[in-house]
Amino acid sequence: MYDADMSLPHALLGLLIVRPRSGYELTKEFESHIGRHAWAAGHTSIYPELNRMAENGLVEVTHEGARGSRTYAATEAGRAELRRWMFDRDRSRKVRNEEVLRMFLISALDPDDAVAYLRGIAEESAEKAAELAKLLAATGPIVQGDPEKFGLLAAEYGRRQYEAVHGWAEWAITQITGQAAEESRSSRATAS
Amino acid sequence: MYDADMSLPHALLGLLIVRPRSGYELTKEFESHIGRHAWAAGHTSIYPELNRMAENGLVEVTHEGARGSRTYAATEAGRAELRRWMFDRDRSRKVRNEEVLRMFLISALDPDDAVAYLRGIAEESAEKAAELAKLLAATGPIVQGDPEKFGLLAAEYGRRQYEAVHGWAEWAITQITGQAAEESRSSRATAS
DNA sequence: GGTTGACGTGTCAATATCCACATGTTGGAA
DNA sequence: TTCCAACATGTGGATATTGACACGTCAACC
Repeated sequence: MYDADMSLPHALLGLLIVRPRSGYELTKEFESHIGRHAWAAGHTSIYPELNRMAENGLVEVTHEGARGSRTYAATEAGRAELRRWMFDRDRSRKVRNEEVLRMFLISALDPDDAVAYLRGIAEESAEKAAELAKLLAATGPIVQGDPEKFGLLAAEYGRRQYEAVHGWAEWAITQITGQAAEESRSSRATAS
Repeated sequence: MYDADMSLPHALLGLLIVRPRSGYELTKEFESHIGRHAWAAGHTSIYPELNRMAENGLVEVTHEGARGSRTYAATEAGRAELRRWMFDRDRSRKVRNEEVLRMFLISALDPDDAVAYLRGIAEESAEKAAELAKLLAATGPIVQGDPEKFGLLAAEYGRRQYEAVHGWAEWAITQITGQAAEESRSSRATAS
């Protein structure tokens, strides 16, 4: 019924399983965590998709609130579909990440530019990692049966990613400026 | 002239700056490293895009070989455009990564499924990290002025990413099974 | 009482991308 | 010498996604 690799409906399904939400709330979610790290989508994709999913019985409207808002929840069929998708073996793993693309293309810059770029990355990733570390410290550990706190898995994932990027950027800088560092080290050695 | 956030042309530009290539070679590149980690594209996007870029003067055909193959190289304008794009401040950072999306949605699985999924991730990421480590060990360190070896930056990036994912998955497993581990630990303590 | 800003959902045209199909070449193995 | 696989580029229709535009609601502030 649903193509094996349609990501947006599954992203919505996942969020609705954790907690029923309105299209508007889902849009907000995509503007922050998920949208910045995993899968971007605007409200113009989300609303039509919700309608389609409702037609297909993956979600249902459980509540209609003020300003014409509709709260959606995942149906049993929706839960089953998400599970199927998560464990689908021959998934296609489409990747499209501008940030990572830029890292791949650093080689195309001349060394000075490359180092400048890497310094920017190092700084930014350290900031982001610290930000998430603070967030994680503020909320306690994950408790079983608390689906809200479960979302911290993603935050910790992000924190570790940023730390890895930070380490890499610093390493890359020493690689590229290696020769220069070598020289200054030996001159220091001579001086002492 | 070019929109600030068109990624495919910039990806092609970056590859052609490192080394002139044919559309076919570019397609191959997208099937392996770049395509799997940064930006996916098939030959049906690549060939038309190359033609468009040639019209716009970002690349030029430097050689026509057998079977109608054309080798493209970046022009001076192309180099400038890539540099502009790399350092563009208000870039849009579109993200679309099914793998990461799945990690965000682990919270939507029930604990047993989540742990099973995480075990799969842990295993897979360890394998990938080892694979890249082997590759990196086989080739020497980055040498200044050798644009080919420069590409190792990306490999090291990948290795560190996979290691981070591995560490995270193991941590996540202990978080979710935490209570169970706690219980079995205390029951062991009682038994002894 | 009016204005502003967040809430909340939607359409439509333009663009980007994917999939299936199409076509011819070259080298090597059976 | 025939066949197959990799080489090499392309078109066209279907689908997905983005950006501009549109519309109405509600609460708070001035």
